[in-house]
Amino acid sequence: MTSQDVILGILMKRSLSGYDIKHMFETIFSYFYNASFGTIYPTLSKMEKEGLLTKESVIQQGRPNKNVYSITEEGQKHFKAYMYSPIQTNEFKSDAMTRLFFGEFIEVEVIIEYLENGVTSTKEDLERLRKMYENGKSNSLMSQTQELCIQIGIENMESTLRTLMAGIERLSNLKVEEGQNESG
Amino acid sequence: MTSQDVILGILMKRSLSGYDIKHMFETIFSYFYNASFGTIYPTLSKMEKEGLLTKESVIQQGRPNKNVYSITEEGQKHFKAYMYSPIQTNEFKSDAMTRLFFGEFIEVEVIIEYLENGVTSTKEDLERLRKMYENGKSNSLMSQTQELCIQIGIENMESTLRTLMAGIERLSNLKVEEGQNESG
DNA sequence: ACAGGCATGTAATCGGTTACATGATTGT
DNA sequence: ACAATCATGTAACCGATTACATGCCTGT
Repeated sequence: MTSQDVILGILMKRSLSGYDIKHMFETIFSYFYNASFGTIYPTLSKMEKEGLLTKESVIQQGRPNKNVYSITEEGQKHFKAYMYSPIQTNEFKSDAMTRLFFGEFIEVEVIIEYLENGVTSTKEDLERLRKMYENGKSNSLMSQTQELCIQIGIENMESTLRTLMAGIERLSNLKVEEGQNESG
Repeated sequence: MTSQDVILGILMKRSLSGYDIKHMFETIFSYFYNASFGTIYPTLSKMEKEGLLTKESVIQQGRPNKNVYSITEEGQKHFKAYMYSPIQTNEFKSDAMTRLFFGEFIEVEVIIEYLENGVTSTKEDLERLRKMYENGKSNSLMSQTQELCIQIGIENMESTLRTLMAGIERLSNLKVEEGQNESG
């Protein structure tokens, strides 16, 4: 799975500009995919040259022109080929988890701070996801599988949140015990 | 967070070879970090040249020699600098989630197959993690924060599993309804 | 005879990010 | 006056993977 596959998938439903695609990465895709402009624009140009997409310049009033890309039949073939190819394992690298893992080498307070930041940002992400879910559901903008997708995201975040909060409690108790040992 | 940071962290407790480090990536780190030999070996050499590590060749009986690396004071400084640096957001890219998201463009059966494969592999991963957890706990091999870390992993996988299975059920019902419409 | 584990290493390549460059319009 | 949004694009760089090369020992 590369950005090309994902972009092709996005263009299956409607024609969009690179800027629009970036917006989708930052919203509904945010919890399982992402790509920067530095990837999106060159990928779109490349695919147009290869005949997977066609470009149309759209002149807008009060806004810069934009290049709207549409998927061709050849592009649809490529997308289908991706969808039937062997599935790749998830790529996951977590700085937060890594630091937690090595927590014994620094002060408990710092770890608690990590976890508290984790709680804050997870809560924000969760709120955003829930809003997207409610919004998409009430407007019937989501397919059945997209709904499932977002549910997995929400439930994973909820689970992470629970564990994070339990962790803070446990480490806080640990800190209190340490303090008692020092003074006692 | 780069592989260098993680390798330094691993070497904080004991001296290890590149092969040993790879083994750790494949077991306890597997659910939040990974790196290939093509990253590990060059990184170790580089760090030795920079004085962050020292190398000792260990001759073994009935096995090839190995290079055991130990962290220097300079290396410990670098590791601490990493631990106090601003935390990076998680990197997550999921092929499975992407395909689920685009599920409307292919047959429901294929999506169900994706999900079933997901269930199988998640169950295996979960089993492995639980064994590591029980093992580490009974041998007191884990620090408090490592325990927390593995708990997050286990609970996330459990949550994913639940949602995956609920998804299979929902999509199966959808399939049955489709079949009824066709025949009715 | 052969697979699998132990052990190290390199070269080619890839996919991607970051930072920069440009510039109009809208809202505060 | 200034920040934010809309909009596209490129060059330098980075971190990492894949595949290859090598070779011994153990168990089946």
